[in-house]
Amino acid sequence: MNEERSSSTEDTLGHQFGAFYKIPIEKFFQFALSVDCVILGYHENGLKLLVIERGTEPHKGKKALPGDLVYPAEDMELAANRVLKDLTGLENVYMTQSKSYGQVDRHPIGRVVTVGYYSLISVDRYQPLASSWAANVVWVDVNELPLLAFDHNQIVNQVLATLRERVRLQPIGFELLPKKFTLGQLQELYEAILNTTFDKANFRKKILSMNLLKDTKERQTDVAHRPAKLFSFDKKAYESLRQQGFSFEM
Amino acid sequence: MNEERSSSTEDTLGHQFGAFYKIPIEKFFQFALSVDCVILGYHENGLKLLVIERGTEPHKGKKALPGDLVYPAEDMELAANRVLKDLTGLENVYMTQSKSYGQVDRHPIGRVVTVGYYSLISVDRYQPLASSWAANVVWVDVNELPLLAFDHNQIVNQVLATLRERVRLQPIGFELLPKKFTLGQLQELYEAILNTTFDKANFRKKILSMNLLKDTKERQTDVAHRPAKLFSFDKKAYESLRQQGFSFEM
DNA sequence: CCAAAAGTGTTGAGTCTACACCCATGA
DNA sequence: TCATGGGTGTAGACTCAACACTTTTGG
Repeated sequence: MNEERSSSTEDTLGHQFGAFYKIPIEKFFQFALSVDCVILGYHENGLKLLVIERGTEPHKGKKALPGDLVYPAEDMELAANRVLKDLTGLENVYMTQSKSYGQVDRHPIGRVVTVGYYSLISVDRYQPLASSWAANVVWVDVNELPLLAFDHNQIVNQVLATLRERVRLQPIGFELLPKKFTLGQLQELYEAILNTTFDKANFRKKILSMNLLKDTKERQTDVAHRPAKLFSFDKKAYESLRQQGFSFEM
Repeated sequence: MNEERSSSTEDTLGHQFGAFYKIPIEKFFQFALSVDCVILGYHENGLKLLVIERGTEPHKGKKALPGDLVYPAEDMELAANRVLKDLTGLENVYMTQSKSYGQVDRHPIGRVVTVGYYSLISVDRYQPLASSWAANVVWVDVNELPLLAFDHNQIVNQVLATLRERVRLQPIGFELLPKKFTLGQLQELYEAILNTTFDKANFRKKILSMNLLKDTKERQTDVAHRPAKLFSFDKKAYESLRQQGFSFEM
């Protein structure tokens, strides 16, 4: 698509402030773009991050976020979904853009700017550990992150900070749980993300008073205590409440 | 910096999932990167956006965000500050990164990915209207935005959405006001950003109970009503409160 | 019966909302 | 003396935190 652009050394994109006069426009088209995916899941009472092990240099052997270069004519969201699909088989996952990282020296091979994307996935929708890439793909606990390749620790920490803010104002936590879950699981999840504890009775009263949960009329089985009711998130109820100005707050 | 990189057609950056084998690495280094600055100020009882008028194609004559291409060896934050300085003379302004925009066809000359940056500035620190670029630079009310060049409307709307969230959880509104301000001005500001109204007595009680404002012992002069006390934001108090777990909420 | 987690009720402190009212200044 | 916005007090509704208590299951 940019093969046809003028190669005149006078061509300057028309900037207003004179910074680029005399610099040929080609000099600016030397960047590569990549996407890195922060895939979070909730697993064994903790928030987990999906990482791969790099098979080649640079950072061979280190753990890293699943990521790849973007094709010159490929949209970033598509690239993020392509990477996610190649890795996990997951399709149509809603990925949210996080920050971009463009430190000049962040990649040894050249100027590679990367855009972070993140998604919360539920273990009942997909478990990457069982995939054909199993040997290369592992969940790590976000509280025990290893040193990741490139600036990936920074990317993850940014996503976690965003998540902790967003989860208090939007009902996104449910994406991490199975379709049917108990109030105890929901509370554990919020406690894991926000790294705090809630009073059981108060947490229940608050969440139930929002009318966002549908009672599935089912219960846990085979547990060595009183079986809990199973609820599901009522997306329709949330949408109609939200349009009436309701705001989710935890 | 990336002049020295290998030009072997086998070089693939070492990706895990086979997407790029056989594609020469040079093909990926065809992107340009730009920054676009969303500069917001508070002026005549409304939130205003700083825009320039483009002097050249594409989008000649349209209003646009101040922005420019990033040099191949320039960090993005530096580029954003360079643009801001070129335009307004302002230095050392803290700019926050917003989202990135990379639609394949967003720029006619080639694949240009842009990163949004935003900043809130106070009219007593700088008034771009009085600068040497005056003819090209105007404030527009964010509630009456014209059609901007490229995808700049989208960039602005994203920043405004972020601002409306952030302003409720962090005391960033003060950056838009003069150093000394009245509680009435502060309330008007919050009402403008959040597009709502607050009860005067309750707003005052809430904000004063946070102990974030320092009474300057000064008052308004030459007003046709009881002169209001002038307050300033107490950054030190905020920092020490924040470390004790205090959370700002409006 | 016990352990464990589900699930409920109460109480008092604290916060929020609405609204009425007084104050100081310039015109 | 009036208009204008600054500034305050209070009552009732509402929300929240703490904690004690009952219920239902498997072992």
